Amino acid sequence: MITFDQFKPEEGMPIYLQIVRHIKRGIVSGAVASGDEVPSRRVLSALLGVNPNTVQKAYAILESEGLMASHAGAKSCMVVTEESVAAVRRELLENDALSVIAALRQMGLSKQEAIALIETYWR
Amino acid sequence: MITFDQFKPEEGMPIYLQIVRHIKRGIVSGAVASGDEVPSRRVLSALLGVNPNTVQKAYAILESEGLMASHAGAKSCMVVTEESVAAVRRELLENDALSVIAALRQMGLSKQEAIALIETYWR
DNA sequence: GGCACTGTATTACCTGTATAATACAGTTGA
DNA sequence: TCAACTGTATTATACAGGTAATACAGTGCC
Repeated sequence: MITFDQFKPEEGMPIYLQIVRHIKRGIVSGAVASGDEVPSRRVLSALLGVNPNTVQKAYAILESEGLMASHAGAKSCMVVTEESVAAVRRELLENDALSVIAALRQMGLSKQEAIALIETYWR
Repeated sequence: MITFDQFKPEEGMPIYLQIVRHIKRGIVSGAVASGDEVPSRRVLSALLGVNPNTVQKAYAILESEGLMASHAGAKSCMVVTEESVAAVRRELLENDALSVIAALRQMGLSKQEAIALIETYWR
């Protein structure tokens, strides 16, 4: 089941890419399984307070990557395989985690300090 | 001394904000000290391959936050105090590190897995 | 003084993001 | 059947980010 409770749009990144990322994180965490129905463009746009076209743009990307199946008139659903989970996981780790490791290092933190930071702020 | 060797512009974030962030990280790491001269708008824009106006936008932000001093005709220089270092450090940690901790958790990683990730990819 | 730099400002233009208002066709279920 | 959904597509508008080409005035140094 896909939820958008924790979806908090942030500045500096297009909303449609944030939607894509949010769903991909759900795939990695297992919250999103193959065959799961996704909220319709109109429903999700109303839920997030954005334009339907913005959601459509996000869904189009997911469909182009083979992670979603859409058919005119019917509800869209997720298409998730073991391979795609691994690929998405790798993609997110590289884009998110590794870039922040670089940031922490650029700020002068040592590996120990970075680990201590994780320990401190995890909860 | 400010260097831009490690500056790698990434997609999805305005260049002028990346310049601001890069310099702020330098402040936190100690690479940037008070009184340090910064590259002129034209020099840095040529170095990064961007428009001078883009650099100007970044410098204007830093100046508005009191981290840089500019006088028409003369070179601009950094203005760094103990208080501003602490403030910038707090800002960067909250904007960068903490948001990614949230991302890792949303991906289903445990604290131990996150730490293991740091260990693995640090070098 | 004069030249080469510096910061500052203006205007125009292109692209991408997002909104808005539709329209149309396919699916679903009562 | 048919109404209410669904996906899909189109057009127009507004705004922000970024580029481009200038222009002007202040500073520093020979």
